[in-house]
Parts: sequence; C-alpha cells; structure tokens
Amino acid sequence: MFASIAVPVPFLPLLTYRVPEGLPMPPRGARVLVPLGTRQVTGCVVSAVDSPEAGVALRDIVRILDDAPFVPGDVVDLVQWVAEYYAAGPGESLSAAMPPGAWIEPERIFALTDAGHAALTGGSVPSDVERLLGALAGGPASLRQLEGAAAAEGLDRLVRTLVSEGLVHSSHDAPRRLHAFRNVRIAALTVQGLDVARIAAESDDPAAATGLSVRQTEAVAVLAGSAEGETLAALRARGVTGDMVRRLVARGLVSIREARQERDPFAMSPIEPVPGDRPGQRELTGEQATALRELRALVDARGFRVALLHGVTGSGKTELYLRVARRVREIGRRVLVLVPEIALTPAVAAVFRHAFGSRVAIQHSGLSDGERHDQWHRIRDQHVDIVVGTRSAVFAPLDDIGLIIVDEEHDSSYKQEETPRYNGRDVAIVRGRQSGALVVLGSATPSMESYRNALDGRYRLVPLQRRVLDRPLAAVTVVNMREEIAEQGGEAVLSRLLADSLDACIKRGEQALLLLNRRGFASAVFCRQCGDTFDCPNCSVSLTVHHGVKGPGRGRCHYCNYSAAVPTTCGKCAGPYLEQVGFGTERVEADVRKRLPHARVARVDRDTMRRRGAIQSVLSRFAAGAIDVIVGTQMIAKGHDFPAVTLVGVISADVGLGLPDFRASERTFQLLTQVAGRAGRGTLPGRAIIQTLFPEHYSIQLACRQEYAAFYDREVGFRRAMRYPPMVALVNVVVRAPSFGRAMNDAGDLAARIRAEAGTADLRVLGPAPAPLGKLRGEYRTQLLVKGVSRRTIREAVMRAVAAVPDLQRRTTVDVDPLSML
DNA sequence: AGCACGCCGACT
DNA sequence: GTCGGCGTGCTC
Repeated sequence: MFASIAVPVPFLPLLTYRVPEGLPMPPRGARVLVPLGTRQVTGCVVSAVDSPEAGVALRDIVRILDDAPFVPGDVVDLVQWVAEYYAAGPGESLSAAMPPGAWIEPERIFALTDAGHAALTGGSVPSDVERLLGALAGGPASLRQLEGAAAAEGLDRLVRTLVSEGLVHSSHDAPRRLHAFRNVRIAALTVQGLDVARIAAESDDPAAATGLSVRQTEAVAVLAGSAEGETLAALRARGVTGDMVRRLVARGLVSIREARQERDPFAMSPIEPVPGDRPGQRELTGEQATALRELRALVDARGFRVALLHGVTGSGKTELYLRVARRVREIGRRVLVLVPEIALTPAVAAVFRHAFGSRVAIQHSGLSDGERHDQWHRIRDQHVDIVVGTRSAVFAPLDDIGLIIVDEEHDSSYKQEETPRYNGRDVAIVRGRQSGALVVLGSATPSMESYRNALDGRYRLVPLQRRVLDRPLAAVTVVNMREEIAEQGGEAVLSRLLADSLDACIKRGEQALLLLNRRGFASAVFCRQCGDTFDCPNCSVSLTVHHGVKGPGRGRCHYCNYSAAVPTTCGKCAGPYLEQVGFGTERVEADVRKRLPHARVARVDRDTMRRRGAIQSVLSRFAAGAIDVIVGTQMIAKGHDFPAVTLVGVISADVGLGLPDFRASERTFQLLTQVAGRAGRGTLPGRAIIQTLFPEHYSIQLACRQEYAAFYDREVGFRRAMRYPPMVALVNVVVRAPSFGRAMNDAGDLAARIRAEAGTADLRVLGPAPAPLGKLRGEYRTQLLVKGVSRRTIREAVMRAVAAVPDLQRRTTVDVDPLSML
C-alpha cells in the first residue's frame, strides 16, 4: 500500500510514501508523520496509490496522526483545485486550509552512540567535542537543549560532523500533543465530599463536625455551591489554594478532571449590532422583497448558482443576507459568509451572531492562534451552522453548504498576496459549484469580472437600486485642488470648502470622516539644490516622513520597515535646502487640529491601529459621540455604519490614479463610491466633498453621480482596447535577482521560453520590464505579463518554462489573475 | 522552506 | 591552516 502525500514545503509536488506492514491505509485528509530528507514533517494524505512510479526509493510513513479525515475530503478537492489554478504547490496550498497547530514538526534528538561513549572516555578529543559529548552522556537532547550545555557558536555544524563520524545518533522525538486545545482542571466534590458538605452545612460548628480545618471546610462549602465543579483558577480567585485542593483530593473528598476549554473570540470582545438597527425585523422594501423571493427560490432549488446582488450603499444588503441565510437553515443546510476584513467590519459577524446565536463561528486573522484553532475544530465537529470569516474561511471544514455569501465581492483583500495567491471570491464560486450551493456576490460597485459575468447571463443579476427608507444619497461636491493651490499657495491639504464644512458640521454636533489613502506626514524629502531624494536603501521608493509623538521625525520605508532620522542637510551636496513634499494622514490630522482646535480628532491607519482591538475602541468612542472627526486611510471606508456622520471628505482622490496599474480607475471609482455612501446613513442628510487635481476624470465624475453602469461601459471599452482583464486572462510573472542585470537577463530568457512553449496558442508575453517596485528588500525585480485566452495554456507554458531553468523556480513568483501589479 | 554540501575569503 | 559566509541542489 502506498499513499500520495502533500507536505508543507514550497514547490514540492505530491510525494509517494509506503504504508508500512501492520498500519492501516490512512484515510484521505488524515495527517501523517513522514521522513523528508533529514527531517520529519507532517503531511496530509491526498489519495491512495496502488502502483507507484518506478525510479524513486520510497520511504515509510512513520506514524498516522488521525484515523479519520482531519481535513474533510471536499476541502482537499478544493485545495487541489487552488494548487493547480494558481500554480502553487499542493502542500503550501493545503496550508491555507489548515488550522493553527495542525502541522506538527518533531524536533531532532541527538544521542551518544557506543563509539561516542568510547571517544568520550578515551579522552583524545578536542575540548569542544568533549563538552558536547559530555552533555549528551546524561541522555538524549535536542539542539535547543544542547545550546545551554555547549557553546552555541557553530553548534549545528559540530553536531552534524559528529553524526557523520558515527559518534552521535540522530532521531526525532514523538509529538506530545496532536491538537492545540486548551485544557483546564476542574475540581468537584466526590460522593464522600458531598456528605461532608452536608454535615458541615447542618452543623453549628462545621470544622469540628467534619474534622477538617476551618479553611478546608470553607473550601468544601465553596465547591458544594457548584454541581459541575470549579476550575482551579476560579477557586484560587475565591481563596482556595491549589495546596488545599490537593489535600482534599488526598482525603478522597474532591476529584479533579480535565476538560477542554474553548477560547471564545466573542467572549473577549462582545459585539452587539448597532443599536436602533434591528436586523431581521425591519420591513423590507418592495425591491428587497423581490430580491429575497428570487434568492430563496435559488436556495430551495439546492443547485449551484451565482447571483450578483448589486445594491447601492445603504440599500440593505445585510438584511437580505440574513433572511436568505434563515431560509438555508430552514432547509437544513449550512452557510458560509465571507467579508473582506472582519477585524474592520464586525457588523456582519454581530448581525449573524445576534440572529443565530452560538452556532455561528468566526474565522479571521485577527483572532489569536488558539481562538482560530478552537473555532476551526468547532466547525469540523459539526457544532456550527454558520461561518463568518475572511478569505481563508472559504476553506472552513463546513459540511453541506447551501449558501455562500461574498460581501463586498470587489474588495481587493479577497486576494491573498502570498502563495497560494488565490482570490477568496473565486474559490468561493468553485466551492459553491462543488457543494451545490447558491453563491451570492454582494457589492455596490461590482468588480468588472463579476458584472461582465452577470451581463453575459452566467450570474443572476439581482439589483437593489434604492436605499432603505428612501434616504437620499449624499450630495457630492468636487473641489478642483489646482484652483485651491492657486488661491492658497503651496501645498493645500484642506480646501476652504472642506474646512468650512467641517467646522459647520462639528458645530452642529454632527460627525465627519476624512479619507486619505496614504499614511505618514510627508511622502518624500528632496534637496532643492541638487534634486537628491531621501530614499530607502533596500527598496526603490522614497522614505515616508513620520512624526510619531514628537521630534523632527523619521523617514520610514513602508515596504521593508527601514527607518532613518530625517536629515537637516542633503546627504549628497550637503546643502541645507531640504523640502518635504506630498502629505499623508498624519499631516491631515495635524492640519485639522490646527484649523479646528475645538474638534476632537482621531486618526485611524495602520500606524495608530497596531494594537489588537484598537480599531474597536476608536469606533465605539466614535459611535458614542466622543470623537468628532476621524482621519483615516481606506480602513475607515469599509462597511461601517455611522448614523451621525453627515460629512465625508476625500482629501485626495488622486492617490490611486497615479499608480501604474490598469485597475487604477476601477479602484478609484470603487473607493469614492463606497466612501460617499458613508455619509447620511442616519436620519440626517449627508454630504461628500471630493478634492482632486483631475476633476474631469471619469472615475471621479461617475462615482460622484453613483453611476455604476456608465462607469462599467466606459471602463470595459478601455479594457477591451488594451486587452486587459476581464477581456483576457492575465498572469504576472516576477523574477527576483541580486542584480538588475541578472533579473533582466533571466526574465528575458524566461519570456523566450514561454513564447516557445506556447507554440501556436493565442498568447502574448509583455516584457521583461522592471517591476513597479523595481527593488524590494534588497532584491531587484523584473516582470513579465502574459495575456491569453486560456489560463490553463498560459499557466502551463509558464510552468514548463520556469522548470526548464535550474534555480529559477525559487526566484520566480507566478500570479494568476493578479489584482495588484506591485 | 530546511538542510547538506561545497566553494571561497578572512582570520589565528 | 580552519571558520563560517552563502550559492546551489534535493527532498518520495
């Protein structure tokens, strides 16, 4: 018997291992311990193999870790699809579906051989060898343990030498735990203990009646109050020490059992739906009712179907999600809800939790490993009917899925920017097909891909064109910043209109959001004398000036985190005329504070929101009215519902437009539409002010008028003319090398090979060209864009070309359906 | 990704 | 002379 195993090592294909005599064939999805080189790693069974290919010496499975599937079979299927489609290894793809703690790697253990003992007693060895052998004479030890005993310098090399000389033997330790559950110890009274408790309770002098000490009698009384027992930690809090418990156990009055304790993410930060907004109870608009009827019919049909729910901001999509989910539960199937970044949009999770209670699990990267692990196991053990999570939740071990919701389906955070470079939305569709589910893609600004599919009839288009309660859309004003600069001079951050509106807004007791998709104080520093810029030494970007709390500020690289003090004189010509140009959120915050000293301002970006839960705290203070203005990056544009916000200011709509990316217009349109939708969600009318240097740009114009269809038509024409997605399939290939020349050469070589591999297929290779980030973390990067009709053809040509050049594989990244070209 | 091997410059 | 840097190949 043989098994095909996925191991968590990049680029490695499925490997075949022998199932040793006496062991059963492990089921598909079970984890096994296998030897790999000198290591022992966890692998996952993908299939049984009858007759392996000749040519490789097969090794034995060391141990079977699960006798039932760990990863469910359909998730293994899904992962295999991901591996193939996104040109990633089977093992690294499977890692995306694994809970924390699932990959167990036994440590290497070293022990003295007979020859080692002899060498130690013989005494004719160098002192460092003698010390190491001496440390091992006490018993086997791991490298970490040896570090304490022998010199750490060159330890691994020395150990390796001794292993090859036969003085030391190497093996692997047995994994101690196969799961990362947290166990707690619970103390409870035994039958005798209950008797004693009763005697104590009936007596005037309990201690004398029971023959125990006063303290022990108290402890018995405490335990008598809880039939299920108490955790040792809880007892300690009530003055019962561990020592006392031990004494009572010795007398046979108390027993201790181990129990699994679930780490509940909801317990840490209880989330309630926004008060005043009772999901699931509000009466539906006619449009919502029609949409609901359609979606319910698709649920009842129990077949695979994709619906694109195109609803303007504030049209009540969440309400619909909830009601469709209810229907799915009524027919006994399960629901998967994907959201872009749950840490930023707890609203959806709260709504589902509120409606469905404890049979809801959440899965996202903001959870601790322990919480994520426990949630995963709850799902797999069928304790959950609804999973709400970010992109990786698409691999949740949930059975019989009848509905998959992808909220804000256009959002770029569905794309994973490391291998496997999958798009959660697209994987969701594959999963829906696999389990015969309805997939609902929801967005006010659908991606070009999804809308095209809807127009072509592949997806059912379900429109929601009106806002609930017929609330009007925000009135949008575009401010031409060129005129503003002419008036104000220099670098205008806040236009007069925005500053005045902000002032008036706060004076009325209302709230405002200011958006700028760029962090820091200033974007760059340059010398007016020689033109030199203050750049990152490792990456091809200028350093961003950050001020932190006080002081002159530091330049920081947003890609590699390099940081240096901002110089006062030019590093090249030593001239004193350094100028800071461009501005980010820190500068906006400072300007708002200066112009509106009475305003209570908070900044929300990656710099201020490092701490876990920091966002929650700012958002709840904002909701409570303790903050007037939030200045932030796109973090604040997503999903939140703030009824008291009546003014939204976009400091610069041009940030995204400058990027060398064919999706720049689409992104700008989406962001502006979303952010304008943040204003006026309560009873008060909203207003949005958009500052730009290009007031005529179609993204900006059409976003202001919320004209999605017109934007789509315009943009699709551009994509067709330029042969970009969704009109063609696109694969981005980035080659890294220690020098620019080598990166260019290798990429050129690769381009020629891809063209040769493709043969007559309809395929075009653009490049090589320097990647938009030509240098990153000290490596030079060049790029090929491969366009074609069939992804399969492109992928196969690229894969064969890469494989043909030795050593290129580890320096090449293949991105199928890239979302960002950086 | 590890890990081993092997080549080369930098020291005692 | 060895020590230790890192480029290259291999992992059933």
